[in-house]
Amino acid sequence: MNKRDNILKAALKLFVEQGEQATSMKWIAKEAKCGIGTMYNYFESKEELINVLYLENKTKLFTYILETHDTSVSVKQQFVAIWLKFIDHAISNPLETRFLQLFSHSPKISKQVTEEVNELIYPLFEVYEKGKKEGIIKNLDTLHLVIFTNGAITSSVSYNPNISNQNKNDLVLLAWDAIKS
Amino acid sequence: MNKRDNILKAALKLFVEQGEQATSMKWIAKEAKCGIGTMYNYFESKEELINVLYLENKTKLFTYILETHDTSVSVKQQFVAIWLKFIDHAISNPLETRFLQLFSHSPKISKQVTEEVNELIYPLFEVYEKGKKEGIIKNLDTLHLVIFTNGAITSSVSYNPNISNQNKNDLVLLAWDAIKS
Amino acid sequence: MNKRDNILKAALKLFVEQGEQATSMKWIAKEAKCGIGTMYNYFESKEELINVLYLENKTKLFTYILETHDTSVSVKQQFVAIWLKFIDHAISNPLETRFLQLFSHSPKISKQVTEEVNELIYPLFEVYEKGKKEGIIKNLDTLHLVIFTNGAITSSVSYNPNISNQNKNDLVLLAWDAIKS
Amino acid sequence: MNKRDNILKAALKLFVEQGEQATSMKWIAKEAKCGIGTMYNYFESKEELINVLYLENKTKLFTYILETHDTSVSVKQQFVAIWLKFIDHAISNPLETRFLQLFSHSPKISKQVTEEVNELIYPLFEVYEKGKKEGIIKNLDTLHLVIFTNGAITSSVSYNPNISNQNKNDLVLLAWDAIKS
DNA sequence: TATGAATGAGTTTTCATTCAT
DNA sequence: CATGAATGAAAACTCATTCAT
Repeated sequence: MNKRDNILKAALKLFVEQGEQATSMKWIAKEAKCGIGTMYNYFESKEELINVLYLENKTKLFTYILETHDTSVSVKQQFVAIWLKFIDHAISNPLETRFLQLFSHSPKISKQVTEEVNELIYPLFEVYEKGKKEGIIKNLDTLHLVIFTNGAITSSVSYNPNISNQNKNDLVLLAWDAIKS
Repeated sequence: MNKRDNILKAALKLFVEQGEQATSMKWIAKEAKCGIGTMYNYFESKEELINVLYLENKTKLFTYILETHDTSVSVKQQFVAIWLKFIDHAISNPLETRFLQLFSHSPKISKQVTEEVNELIYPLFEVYEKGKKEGIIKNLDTLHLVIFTNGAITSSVSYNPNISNQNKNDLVLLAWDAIKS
Repeated sequence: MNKRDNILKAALKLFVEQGEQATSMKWIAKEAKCGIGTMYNYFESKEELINVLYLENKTKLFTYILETHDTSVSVKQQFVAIWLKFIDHAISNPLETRFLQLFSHSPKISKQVTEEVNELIYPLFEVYEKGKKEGIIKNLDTLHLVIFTNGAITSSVSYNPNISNQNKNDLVLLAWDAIKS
Repeated sequence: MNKRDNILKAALKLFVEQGEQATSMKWIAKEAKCGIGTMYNYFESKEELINVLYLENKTKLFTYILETHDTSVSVKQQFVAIWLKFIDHAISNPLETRFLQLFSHSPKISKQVTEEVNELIYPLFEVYEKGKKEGIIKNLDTLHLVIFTNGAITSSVSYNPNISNQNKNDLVLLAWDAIKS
């Protein structure tokens, strides 16, 4: 594993375990087994390190969710598949998931990164839009619907990170019942 | 207005606008128009200030939500009334609402305060339980249902603080559709 | 007991038990059961309080030592009597003794007080001077002899505050053997 | 000279000249011509700085005193040699001597350091013990005798730091006369 | 005279960042 | 590229002193 990845991995672990504020650059360097100066060869500042971590993990999350995305099946099937993958990712990557939650509204995340991240959600939009056109999803503002679903599921998974397969399905169907017309 | 309230008000404003980490005690004192030492006459530490702010505002929120709570009407009516009041409170008190979200999982909030806050939600539980007994709410774990609803509505309101009356109703009904059987 | 004495007593106790630095004026006021402001009616500052405490206790010590001082007996008898009373005072007043030691070279004690205190030792000087004239005490600088004796005895008593009567006599005779010719 | 020594030297000077309490870390850094942070690379805290200063200087003192210690000569010769070296050291190192006195009973000195320091005095003990066995030193508690001698000589030297060679001998003989049987 | 809330200068300590090696 | 000693601005917090009541 290369140095850059070591640093990112160390920072992720320490930020989640102890909070970003309580994690000094010195400590990250120690955990990453490199010098402090080395970190500044890869990241301009602590803030950049946080932003890179946020952007890369958010991108990984959506890449995973959408890599098997199949627009040919029914809207409900697409909806269920996407959100189940979202939950699976959260369960398999607890550190990353916790990190993304902790920093999702942090003032440390730059506007630039926030905008890049917002674009990732676009394919998800299209599922809702298609459902609305087909009349099987309520005719409300799409953004509102997505936010509603995301808030509900994220909140549920973070309170219950050891969710069972049965509960995963229940959870996604709960969300579906909310938005279906 | 007394000094203690000035300090709480100043801290709330600055914590939300700039983040807690970026807000020094010196700055809060300046905003509250008092000396730094004065703050330490009212609050032992920055951490206590945060905890008091959290407990008092969470308590105000639930007091407001539940002050007109009427257990004699139907479960759906109770559900709608409670969450509408929740949304109203969020709209009328954006700073307080944002603060409560920001610190809801913060390590700065003490176990003691977390426990006190958890008890406030009890009446809300009973509405869901009653609905489950009557067979009109899905027979899933009550805590999960509450978390689902709360996550969905909180998320929606915080992304759209200027929500219209029509949308408020739509939002609550979206949540209702999710959990109704 | 009047307020002034209460304050002095409280300060003495706390200064010795916890150190002056660790003892705040607030704490002294609490121990003396009066308001902080009240202390400033009796003593201009913390420094003055320390100086008054030092001067008064040093004066009490020498008053006690010298109140039965009898210049008609032999020099050796005078020497022994004085230093035995010194030791007795130290044993009976451990807090006061400790305080006087702690502050004997403190930068907090003003020049003015230091000078006043130095004069108290004058009668003791005369005993040594008389002994030198009689040829029974070594013909060295009197101040040096007094400092030698005082250093030796003070040091001994402070390391062994529960000294027995036998040891008290041994100690004084040790000092006598040093200076006798 | 290296940075660590610069810091120790600066701290020693300022602690003695103005008192520890009146000497801020900022001031020590300025005197040592380094940044404040640098001090914390070498010493964990102000307290540690004090303790290191105390232990190192006490050790230097005893190393100097005992480096020429010769147990083959007479007890009196050993006694005189040791205390003369003690006085020499005090005269040559007035700052260090004053510092050791100021902190000898300070609550800032840790138990750990106190214990380490107490062991240094052991060879001195043996001189007294040997004298007692030979019947040329009074048969009193050895610790008491050592404390008596130390208190007397330390006190004398600190009041008169410009002591002449003649006076040095007189002083040591004064102490010898006290304890000899 | 007695009080204690209010004050802010000053303290120790931390830590992101730099730069000489 | 890699390193970590050096730095000092800034943080949380303390406490002697003041002054309105």
